[in-house]
Amino acid sequence: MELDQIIDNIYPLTTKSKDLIKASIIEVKFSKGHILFKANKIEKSIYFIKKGIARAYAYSDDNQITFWFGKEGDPIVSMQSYVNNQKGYEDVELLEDCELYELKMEQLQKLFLEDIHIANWGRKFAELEIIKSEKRLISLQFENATQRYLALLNNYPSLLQRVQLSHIASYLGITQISLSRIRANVK
Amino acid sequence: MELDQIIDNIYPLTTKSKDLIKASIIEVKFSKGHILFKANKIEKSIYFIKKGIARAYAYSDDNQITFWFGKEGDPIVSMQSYVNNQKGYEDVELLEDCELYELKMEQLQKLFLEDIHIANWGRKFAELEIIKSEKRLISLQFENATQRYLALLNNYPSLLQRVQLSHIASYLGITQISLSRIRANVK
DNA sequence: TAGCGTTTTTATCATTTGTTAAATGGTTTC
DNA sequence: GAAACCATTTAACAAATGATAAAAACGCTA
Repeated sequence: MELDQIIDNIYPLTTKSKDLIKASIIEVKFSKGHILFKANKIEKSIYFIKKGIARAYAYSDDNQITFWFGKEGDPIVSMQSYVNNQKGYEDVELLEDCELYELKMEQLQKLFLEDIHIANWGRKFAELEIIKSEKRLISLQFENATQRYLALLNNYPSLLQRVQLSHIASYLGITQISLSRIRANVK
Repeated sequence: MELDQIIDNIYPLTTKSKDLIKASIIEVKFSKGHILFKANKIEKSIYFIKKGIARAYAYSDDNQITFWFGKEGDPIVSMQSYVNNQKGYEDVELLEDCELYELKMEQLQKLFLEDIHIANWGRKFAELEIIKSEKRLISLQFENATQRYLALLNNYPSLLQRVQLSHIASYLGITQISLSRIRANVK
């Protein structure tokens, strides 16, 4: 997905303000398997996915638990770093060769204080992340694993072709064996 | 909790900007049991709790499932209304006699476009809500019911004295009977 | 395409959680 | 203070999920 579209989908900006953001963005490429964010580290950038797919995970005992998937157009953010300038608790792994837009937080924070339109863009960016997070919360609390599985496929139609089932199972909060049983029943 | 402290805890403002926000806020009182937000309605205000405690719930089949508790200092927001001007899916019930600060969204939205400090205050407000939401997500996905129960009591020490166990059980994503079993083991 | 390593499914059994019903404990009201 | 009501706990059984191990399917490489 192209940069202009990603920025405008969050909050429409004048050309002038958009150019200020774009001047702080560079395009970067990484290979499949690259670890973009490391847990217990303060991240200095946020990213937007131009092409590819990624996941965030953390460890519970020795198990990796995936709690986020990102696809084209989605932001990749360590919220603890972005909001509080503190260490994050997640690794982010790229699941395919990826093209990303990188935005340095320091420059963005400066723009927030200088340009009211960009401040409102940043406000809207955060608000949209709340909505995503709230939807996920409600899905975890109100739906059973089968419903969550079907909803996930609905949101990310190509996910099954791009991500291994063990990651999907941990995202759903169940074991891979339970996911197999669900798939056997749903088919 | 007093209004100045609530506003400043989100993001420190100059007196001038803070007065603009405060000019849009009125104090209101409601009795225990009052339904502040109704599901499937576009809410026009957000609130901050000066005194009291509240919960948000939605229905799954015929069961009320509580998914949020708010106490002194917390905001009460229907995010779907606040962010997208769309109908919310939750009721909010006051669990005690409450004193609230009411802030009309329409006036706040106007201030966002006129005052860059208030725009950044609104940005920070949303960002802090993301952090809360993310913590809750991680607790739901990474911790078992016993751990979540203990963490909830830790965050809201007086909750047990103020809220009935059936609400706590549904918040934890378990039945009230399971919660009884947990409490029998933890004691 | 044969072989090897990885991913996914299946089977079995143990554990946890849910369901239903009944018992206990507390509070309010007349 | 007895009756009625509500919240909470306990008990017994059913259903769902987890753990472990093994088999099957898949994908890559030589």
